[in-house]
Amino acid sequence: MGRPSRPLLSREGIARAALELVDEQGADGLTMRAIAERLGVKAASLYNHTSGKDELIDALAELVNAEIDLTHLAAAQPGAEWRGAVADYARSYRAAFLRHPNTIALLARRQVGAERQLLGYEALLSALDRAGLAPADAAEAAAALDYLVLGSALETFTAGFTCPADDYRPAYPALATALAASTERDTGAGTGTGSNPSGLDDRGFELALRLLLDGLAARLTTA
Amino acid sequence: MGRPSRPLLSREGIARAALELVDEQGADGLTMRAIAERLGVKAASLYNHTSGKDELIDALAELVNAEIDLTHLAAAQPGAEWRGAVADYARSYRAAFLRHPNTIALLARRQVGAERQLLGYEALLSALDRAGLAPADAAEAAAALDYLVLGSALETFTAGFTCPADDYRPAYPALATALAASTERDTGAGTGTGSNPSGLDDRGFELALRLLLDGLAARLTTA
DNA sequence: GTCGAAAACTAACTTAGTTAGTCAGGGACG
DNA sequence: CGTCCCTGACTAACTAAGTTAGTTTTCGAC
Repeated sequence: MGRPSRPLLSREGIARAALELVDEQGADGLTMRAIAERLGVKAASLYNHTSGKDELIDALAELVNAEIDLTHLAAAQPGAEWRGAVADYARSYRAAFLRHPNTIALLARRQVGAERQLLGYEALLSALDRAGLAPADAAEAAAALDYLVLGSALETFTAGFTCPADDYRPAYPALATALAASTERDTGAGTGTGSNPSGLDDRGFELALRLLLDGLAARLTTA
Repeated sequence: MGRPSRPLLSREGIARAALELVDEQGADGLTMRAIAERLGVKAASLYNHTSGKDELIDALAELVNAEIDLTHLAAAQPGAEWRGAVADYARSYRAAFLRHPNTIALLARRQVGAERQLLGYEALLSALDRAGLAPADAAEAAAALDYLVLGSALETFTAGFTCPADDYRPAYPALATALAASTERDTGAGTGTGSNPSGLDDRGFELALRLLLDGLAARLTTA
């Protein structure tokens, strides 16, 4: 066949195809041959554009990270509205991973390293600094926020509970009661960002976020 | 060779060998042949005791979950000391995964399902109930705590920052300042649970944990 | 004592990441 | 205008790893 008139592939296009594949078929569906087939090409051709699957997964991580909205953080003015800006950042961060839940299994094993991620930390720390936090406190707050966001993106708490609440009652009464009360709270309100009909994931995240920001705000006013 | 006089293998033993292997060599080191070799056996023999690698990873997850100390939660009395009990649970949960950091990449992709994990949720929700939280609030609080613990176990925030703090200064000034201030806070205090010389991970976790519990406590007294 | 299940083995199959070597189009330079 | 070479596709094949099939030996039950 030989070289085509116009290149069929590019690093960008390969990464996008890989992300689509992971979104549709899960992490196990991400094979070099499947990526190639989606692009109308043979697997070996991919190696003309990437060093291998590892690098491809890095590129895929960049794509997901690029969906995080940093504009609110960057626009936050000293003193004013830093709470909302940080909250919007956290929500956007979480939403990006909820949009691509299957990527988490792939990305969990990797180091940070991604350019884009450092940029996010920089924006967050800068906003916290402008809000008035001492640098060392800002570092801890950033870590705390990061844990919350990553954990909430990773786990989707409710995903493990496949049965109706009452099925747990014999062995796990407190769990059953809590789940039932939570689904009751669901009815009558929107379900939020997740595709899961349960809003518990969203409410748990929002609760933690609010309490974290409350605590930081209190530390600011008393200092 | 034929059947040996005494069985060489057991599901338990295989799972333990697998966990050791992951601890020592990382998730990629976990191959059926490597497990077999560590047990002085051939790979195919493992299939007399497990249905495959997936089930083995489930067993491995159970082993890690079994290290979580639920006694404090179970012993928590109504009204008294629930804060300490929940905090101890969260620390024990996190510590279990920090002791086996390489397992996270394996377990991240799995559903909950583990018997042991449901038991943990049950204990936590029961303790929160005895503390006086409404069931629906307890569910959200449990989700929030879970996110925090899992996120902090997953990420070890500082792991991504391999360079000395000042190397980040040109491109990421706020990050560099925060990291430097944080390492300064390290000197003079113990480094905590992590093997990482930086205590930032621990402090970030403890900060978030404290603020969460503060918020829940406030909700209790005002209600 | 015989029979069947258990538990080890050897050999081989399948899938997936990767590499080596081949071939054709396109641009740079004589 | 022709030559050279690089690019970017291909085919073929290698290797590692999960898994299965079929064999053999030993234990425990009848």
